[in-house]
Amino acid sequence: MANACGCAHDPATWAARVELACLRQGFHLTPLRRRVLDIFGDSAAPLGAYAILEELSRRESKHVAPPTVYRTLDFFIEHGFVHKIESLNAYAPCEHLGHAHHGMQLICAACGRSEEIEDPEVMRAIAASAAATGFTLHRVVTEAQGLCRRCVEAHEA
Amino acid sequence: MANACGCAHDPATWAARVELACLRQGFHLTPLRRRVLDIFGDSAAPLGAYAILEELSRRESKHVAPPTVYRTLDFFIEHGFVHKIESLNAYAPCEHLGHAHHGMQLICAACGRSEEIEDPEVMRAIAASAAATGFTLHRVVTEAQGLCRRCVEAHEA
DNA sequence: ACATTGAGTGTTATGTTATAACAATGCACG
DNA sequence: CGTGCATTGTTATAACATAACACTCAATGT
Repeated sequence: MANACGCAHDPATWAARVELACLRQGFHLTPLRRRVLDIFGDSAAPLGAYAILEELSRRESKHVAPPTVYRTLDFFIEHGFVHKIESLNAYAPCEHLGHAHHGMQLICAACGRSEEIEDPEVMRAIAASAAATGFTLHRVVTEAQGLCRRCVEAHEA
Repeated sequence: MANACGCAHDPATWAARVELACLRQGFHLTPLRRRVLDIFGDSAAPLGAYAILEELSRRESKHVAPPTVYRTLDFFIEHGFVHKIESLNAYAPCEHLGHAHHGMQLICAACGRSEEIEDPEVMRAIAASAAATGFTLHRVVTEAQGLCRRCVEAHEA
């Protein structure tokens, strides 16, 4: 499977690719982090921190506290493996591993899934706008709510 | 004062302009809502719901509970007078009253202020990207963190 | 005038998301 | 073989948001 920017996006192999990236870059993928990785890998939609917490507790049959989850999320976010979706207070696997990029999240109101697309045009337009007012960009968040193709088609059918 | 899109943006008159818009459109600008309006008018930066709550409690010398604030915010947001800034969990006056627009928030990490700019190019690029993947847009959130011109210049000086 | 209605607000309680602060573990390296 | 540092555990609490229900009051129709 390939998307518009030519990079493979396959949820089934996402976790493995993150693992590989950690190996190559010397990041410490501990057992805890690997379990969280698997939880993301198993989920179709973005996950809230407390959903991860519950799933983690369930899989380990022992209580896990919030800071454990948030620290793990910090790790993944810091290295670009996971994005926070601000408008959902949820977290989603980065679908463009390896690009150090600006992705836009398309969040389907029907199925709850989010899709990350990268579009240099969008980034360019945003950068131009910011530059025009003298604003120096550090981080850009672009999120859209709507309906994904599948849900639109299902609805029409 | 005018910005790129030619519409006046003047914090000092913002509250008055909202009041006028309410009058003309038949929205009920109650005393509570007017007080919240004034609080926004007096603030340079986006406000958290609980900051509004405290300020409201202070000005009225009586306790105000969260639902009161959130309901008031709902009113303003619904009518496009205030925007929620998702990445801050905060609320800011709409700087483009009257446009039924897509605004992008530029949030300064130094001074905390946010500036709302409208750029058809950004919206066009986002719409094109979404359309290319078959995604139907309902709502778009674009927020950027960085440094505003003033803070950059102050830092350089 | 009076009942009805509905918007707005008050009040209490609780749900949800996130972090601070410090203790314990365990591995890596000199 | 102990010292340091990253990681994880634990407890407590902060910060953000909503559910559910009660009360007030102005507008409306008869």
